[in-house]
This record gives sequence, structure tokens and C-alpha cells, in this order.
Amino acid sequence: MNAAEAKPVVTRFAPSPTGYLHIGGGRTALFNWLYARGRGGKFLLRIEDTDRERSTPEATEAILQGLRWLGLDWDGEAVSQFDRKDRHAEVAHQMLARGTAYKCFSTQDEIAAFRAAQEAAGASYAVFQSPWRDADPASYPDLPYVIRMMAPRTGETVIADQVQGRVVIQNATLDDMIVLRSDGTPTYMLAVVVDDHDMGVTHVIRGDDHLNNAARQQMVYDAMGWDIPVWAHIPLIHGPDGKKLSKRHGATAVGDYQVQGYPAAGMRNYLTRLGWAHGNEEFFTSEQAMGWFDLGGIGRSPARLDFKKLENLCGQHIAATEDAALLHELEAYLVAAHKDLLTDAQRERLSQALFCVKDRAKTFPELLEKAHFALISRPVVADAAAQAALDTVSRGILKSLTPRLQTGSWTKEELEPILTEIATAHGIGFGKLAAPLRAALAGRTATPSVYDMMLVIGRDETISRLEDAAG
RNA sequence: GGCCCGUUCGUCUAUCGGUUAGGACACCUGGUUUUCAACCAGGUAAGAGGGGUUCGACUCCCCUACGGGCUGCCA
Repeated sequence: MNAAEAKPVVTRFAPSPTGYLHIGGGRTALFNWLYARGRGGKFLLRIEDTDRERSTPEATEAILQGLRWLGLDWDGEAVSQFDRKDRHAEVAHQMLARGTAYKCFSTQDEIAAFRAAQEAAGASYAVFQSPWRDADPASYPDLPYVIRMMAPRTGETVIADQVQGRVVIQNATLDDMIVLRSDGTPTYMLAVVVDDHDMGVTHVIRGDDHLNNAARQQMVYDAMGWDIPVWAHIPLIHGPDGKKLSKRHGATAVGDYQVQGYPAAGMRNYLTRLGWAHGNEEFFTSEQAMGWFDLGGIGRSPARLDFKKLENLCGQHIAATEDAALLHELEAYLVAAHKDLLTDAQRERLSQALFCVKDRAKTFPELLEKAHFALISRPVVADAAAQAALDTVSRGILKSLTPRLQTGSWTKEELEPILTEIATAHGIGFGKLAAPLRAALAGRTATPSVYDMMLVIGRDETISRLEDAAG
């Protein structure tokens, strides 16, 4: 192992705050987090807010909020790229001094005309070649200028990518990109390199829409004599139809999943497994994933979102979550989705009911619906299906049941023979008895076991609800 | 247009020259059941197409098709 390999891992997530946290961005952040955390490294956050027109504080907050919900904690304060603009300009001028960049006085009209002429001449690619690249500084006019990278015109740039493999770009197809705009602000290509270098980023894990950019950025590293980070360009996520993910596919924001009541652990599991595999492992915790995750295991083709699989994994995670933690998540979900708070009584009863509902739900709203019986107070309002189960005959049966519940210990062992006996006495199967019981106790037709419900709400409440329903 | 990347069951994937191409989700059948969820048993289902290389290709190379990305004084 040489010195470079021994360096502690530093990864980063660098979103631009122009909107909510996209599900694809969430996965990129997750991969960076997993990689760093699994190796005792650092996971940094940088907000790429150099585009003042489109960046908003609201978007920044939405992104931070999305990351927090996903449970992706970052080290230190989030860095604002805009705040570092002086440093970026400084590096641009260092490049100038090193002779790896030059001032270009071409106007945007001139550039457009150059491209148009090239296109008209049938050139296969339109690479702008600035007439100022080799100009004598003595001939510089007193006009606004940009600083351009003095990119090599021949040869090739090789990106040794951990996911995509060895990618070769012909230098002739790359132009002398602008690193500092005429207003003195840095372009993304410069800022990202300077920041990654200054922040000590060792592994750049990002969407493969940046794969071509990596060649340009690598030239900046070379121009400054800086170490090139390990590149890993991961494929983007697509919608269920294989097309680029967009609004019409439904939820594209991480926040949407929170509001829809998917547990964060399930999201992490699903997103990790999307485009990455560790043998046949499907259901795992983030701690396990940290131990297994590596760049070589990332697939090279874009993966499609599959909500059914997401739900399946979420159901497994809900079932595996400890009651106290689950209750906490449910309350957070209620606030995030409905601005609802639980009363103390509801919280108490819900926590007692979790054992019988958490392995029957794939999402929080589904779980809450199953736990409806524990959240309501009398009088129980039955939905249409439940009302249908409370016909005259059924009400009569319930009426004959209540006296039998007054005494004895309140356990499933004692209750079972009583209910069985009532069913038998009326010549019906247990299923026929359970239906009106569910309706009376929960006002629903889909509920946990009738015994579990009775035990959770207790004898008095059970009898009262049965009497209410029996009329 | 040019350049770059990709293509295994419907979906996520395993395989890293020799396998009856495995698993998971979904789906179908049967069982269990107190509704829902779950559970048990079984089943349908894949290497985009065409050329090579090789004793032997899903695996390596080329072409085509399709999908995606980049080609900005956006990030």
C-alpha cells in the first residue's frame, strides 16, 4: 500500500440549490455517504450556488432537509461555493501566471460567428479556437476578458473511472473552456475542481452526466499540478418506463417519499440496491451496506424505479424496527405529511398496538390505517364496509357476547373459548363473528387480530365499543 | 451532426470463457388463514440483432439498432 492509498477517504455531495432534492441526487449522496462511512472517512456537503439567478435559500433548505430525512449526515458545515469565489478567481490567476490559461477578449457574438462558420464548413465538431490563445500580451486591448484554460490540442485525456472503466477523450474535441467569466466569477468547471482540491476530496462519486466533464476538470488538476481524485461516475436513475425520470413518473423528490410515508431505512436499502449489488443480498441495514459497499460493484447501466420493490423492502424495515424508534418515525411522518400531532393517550395506545400492526404494513399511512382502532375514541365511526358487517343479526350476536366479557382474566387464552363458543352457539364460523367485531372495535374491515385489538384497548373500552355497535 | 457511456427474466440484479444462466420484487397456481398483511409449496419468465476470436462465448473484439449523456461566460 503506498501513501496515496493510505489517505483517508473524503467524499462529497455537491448539489446545486435550484430545486428540491431529486431522488437521483439522493442516491448519489447515499453512495458517497456509504463509501466514506464504510471506510472511516469523511462525507462533505457543498452547495453549488454560483448560479445566482437560479439558486435559492429555500432550495438549499429543501436539500438539507431531504438529506437529514434520509439519514445522511455530513461532516462539518455545508460549504457554499459562492462564498469561495475569491479563491476561485485566485486560482484562475495562478493558472494565468503558470501559463496554463490565457486572457480571451473574444465577444460572445464572435464566438457564435466562429461556430456558425465551422458548422457551415461542415466541421464534424465545433470547437472554438480563440485567436487570443497565442497572442502577445502587449497586444491586449483594454476590454472585458474571460480567462480560458490553455487546453492541449493534441493527444488524449484518459479518465480512469472506477465504474465506467478507462474512458479516452481526444483532446482535439475539447475547447479551451472558460474558467473565469468576464465579470470575474468562476465557472462550474473551475469551481468544482478548486473546491474538491481544497476540501481534500479523494473520491468523486457523481452522476455519469459529468463523465465528459471529468476530462476537462482533469486538465485543471494537471494545470495546477494537483492530485487527481478517484473518479466514479454512476448511471442516472430512470422512470419505470426506462425514460429519464421526470414529474410524470410521479414522485421524483426525496421529500415526496417522506410525505408518502416510506421509512428512510427502506429508502436507503432500496436506493443502495438500485444499481449496486452484493451477491444475492436484498434486505440489509445501512451498517451492513457500509461494510459491503464498493465502487466496483456499481452497475454501468441506468436502473429503473420499481415502486413495488421499494414497498416490499419498506415493509420489511418497518417490521424490523423497534417499537420506540418506529413510534418516533411515525410521529415525524405525521408532522411532515399532515402537521398532525398525537395526543398522549393516542401515543400510549399506539405504542401498545405496534406489535400487531408493524408487520402488516408497507408504509406509515398503511400502518396507521391498521392501527386505526388504537387511535380513535368512542363513538367509533364505521366506514361503509364496516357498517355493512353490522346488520341486525350481527348486532344481536354482539349483544349476546358482551355479558360474557365482564369477568375472567383479560387474556387471549381466556377470550378465545368465549368467542368460539358464541360463534358455535349462533351456528356460524369464527370468520362470521370476527367481521362485526372488527366493525365494532375499529370501524374497519381490515384490522389486526380481534384478540390483539381487545387486549390493546382493554376490557372496558372493548365492552363499550361493542355495546355502542349493538345498539 | 460530433464525441462519450450503456444494453441478462416485466423490474433490480448474480455471473467476471465451460452453470440445467442463480436470487429478489412483481405475476400465476395450490396450501394455510379471522379481514388485511404475512407465511409455505410450486410455476411462467432473460443474455437487443448480426458478424468475428476461441475447442468453447452472456462474458473478449467489430458493426447495427435502441436508450442515455456531453457538446454554454448552467451546474
